[in-house]
Amino acid sequence: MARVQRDGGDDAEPTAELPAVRDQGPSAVNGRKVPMAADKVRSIPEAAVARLAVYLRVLSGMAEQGAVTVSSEELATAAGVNSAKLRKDLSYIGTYGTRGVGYEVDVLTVEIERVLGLTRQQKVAVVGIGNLGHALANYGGFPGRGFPVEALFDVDPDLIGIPVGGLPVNHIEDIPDICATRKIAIGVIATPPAAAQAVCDRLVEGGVHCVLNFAPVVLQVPGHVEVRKVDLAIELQILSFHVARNAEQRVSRRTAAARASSNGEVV
Amino acid sequence: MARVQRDGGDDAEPTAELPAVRDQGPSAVNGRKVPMAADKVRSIPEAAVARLAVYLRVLSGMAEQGAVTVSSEELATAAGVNSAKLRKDLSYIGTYGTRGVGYEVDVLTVEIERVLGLTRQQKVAVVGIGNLGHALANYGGFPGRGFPVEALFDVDPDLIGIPVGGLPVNHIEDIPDICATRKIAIGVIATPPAAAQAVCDRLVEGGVHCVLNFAPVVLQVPGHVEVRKVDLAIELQILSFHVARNAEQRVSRRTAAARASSNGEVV
DNA sequence: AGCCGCTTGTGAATGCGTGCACAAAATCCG
DNA sequence: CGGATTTTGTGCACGCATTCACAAGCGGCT
Ligand SMILES: NC(=O)c1ccc[n+]([C@@H]2O[C@H](COP(=O)([O-])OP(=O)(O)OC[C@H]3O[C@@H](n4cnc5c(N)ncnc54)[C@H](O)[C@@H]3O)[C@@H](O)[C@H]2O)c1
Ligand SMILES: NC(=O)c1ccc[n+]([C@@H]2O[C@H](COP(=O)([O-])OP(=O)(O)OC[C@H]3O[C@@H](n4cnc5c(N)ncnc54)[C@H](O)[C@@H]3O)[C@@H](O)[C@H]2O)c1
Repeated sequence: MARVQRDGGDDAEPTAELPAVRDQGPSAVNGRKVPMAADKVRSIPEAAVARLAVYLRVLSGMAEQGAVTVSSEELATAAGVNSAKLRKDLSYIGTYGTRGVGYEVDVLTVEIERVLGLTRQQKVAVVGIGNLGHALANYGGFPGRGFPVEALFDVDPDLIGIPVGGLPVNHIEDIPDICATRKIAIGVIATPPAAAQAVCDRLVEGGVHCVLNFAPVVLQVPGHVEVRKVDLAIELQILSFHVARNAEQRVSRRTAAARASSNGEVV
Repeated sequence: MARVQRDGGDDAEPTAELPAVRDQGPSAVNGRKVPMAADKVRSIPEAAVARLAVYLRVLSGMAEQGAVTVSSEELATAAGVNSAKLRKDLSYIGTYGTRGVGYEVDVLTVEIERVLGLTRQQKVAVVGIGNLGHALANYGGFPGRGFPVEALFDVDPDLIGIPVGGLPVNHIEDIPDICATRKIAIGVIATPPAAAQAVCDRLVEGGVHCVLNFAPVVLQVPGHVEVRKVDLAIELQILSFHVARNAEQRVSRRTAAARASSNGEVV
């Protein structure tokens, strides 16, 4: 699996069509429950969306190796999931497989991209050009995948105007203005925690509906704004929990083994 | 073995005890199914662990502001979750609240830290000291939270020996050796995707049981190794999906509104 | 053509996580 | 001292997610 980043760019295909989110299930229109505002448009599980993105990357790797079709089993193991789960995930976006054969790699790629809204580029702004912000601004993997970084912001006067990754840093008070005029879709917050909420507010003011937050704080946003957080400290703590759990399991297993052996049992 | 270990009550004070992982559910010990190796020791939901880490941070913020006790409602809103969920999460680790009052901030802090295994420091190694690796190595938030970075690795000969964040960079072929001798608990992979698997193998070889992977690849590891991945491209794609979905909802709402208004309905 | 083997797509079963709602506990207050 | 008030801890029900298992469909082979 020789993944080569920078998958050229098949960002072609303006595909003026709608993302075609399925909404009907087995029995779509039966008035059971009718929970007031039955906006049952949202049908594809959040967890599945995350995996679709993984499949997409695996697929692009396979396409590079010249694969034309792929079975659910292959794709699933490559993506590290159960094949049944993969098929169910794919079934949410339509039926693009051929029984007895598998899926056509490029068809599947296009369809997943469409559902994920990747046919249109989503412009990104990064706020807080410190250690992390520099890494993000310089990272080539985002533009290459349809997420061009089109604005940088900071408060530090020494940074304003300096180009980072080919883009000059602007002052945070221009966030609403610039985001609105450049039609920024996604704001990335890499400021210190204390500044994150204020920055977020400015982004929302500028019409940004999606925020990726690296600062370890819980952001407060209006309902129509989607926030995802990446919290490395929490990731480490989850891992730490597993260390502790495993250690304890080892201990209890050892005592169990000791007990067993003292009983003459075989473990 | 019918140990329904309902931690009998207030073992509060003596902190030196084991994490006391609960294992029983409603009907703990009935031989139904008996799925071969019934190591049902793991009882605290993964999702809850992640939230516990969030609570911990909120708590530390509250402690700084001099709060002594906190109610589930306060803590929940500060952490951005439902208060019932918070109480359920806390119930997994024991009963440390006082009805009618709330939780003592420092008691709760200590208990969560214990369950997460944060009473012991977990040593961290970072592999791949590029853009991202530099940011990680320089980040002060990790040591401050009990995760000292104690080893850095790269292949680039220009980097070997150079101190980054006060720690010299070592060559990746020394990973197994150094990780074993320094008792590294967590390995962080920030290399290009193509190198990630090989690096991971070396970490495992060095006795590292936990891996945090920033490279966009699915790592293959033996069963006892825990991997968490942080994949920014996927985060962006999930956000992109929501942009697409919302856009479509807006469209369908608009058409619905048009239809409704043409019918004389009120929307 | 017709059968056979392979793979998809999906009903159904199970399990997990969430949120409600309330009894139990503890404090406060008159 | 007893009841009002507050807040925890959890039983329960519901909905989402995962997994199984298999019929339906497709291509290839004879
Ligand atoms: N560096 C890491 O590896 C790492 C890891 C985990 C989490 N984080 C989090 O990411 C965030 C950034 O980390 P970092 O290491 O890049 O920090 P940093 O201190 O290197 O950079 C912060 C940047 O934000 C700027 N800034 C400060 N106040 C601002 C404001 N009000 N508006 C806009 N910009 C402002 C600063 O000028 C600086 O350039 C922090 O919240 C940190 O906790 C970083
Ligand atoms: N920079 C970002 O903001 C960002 C964002 C998302 C994902 N990522 C991912 O994080 C990883 C690192 O990104 P980066 O921007 O720091 O890349 P980078 O190119 O700046 O750094 C990579 C580093 O890894 C080292 N390296 C190369 N091969 C190695 C090997 N076999 N063993 C050890 N080290 C090796 C290189 O010498 C370099 O120092 C990549 O997988 C990238 O896809 C980065």
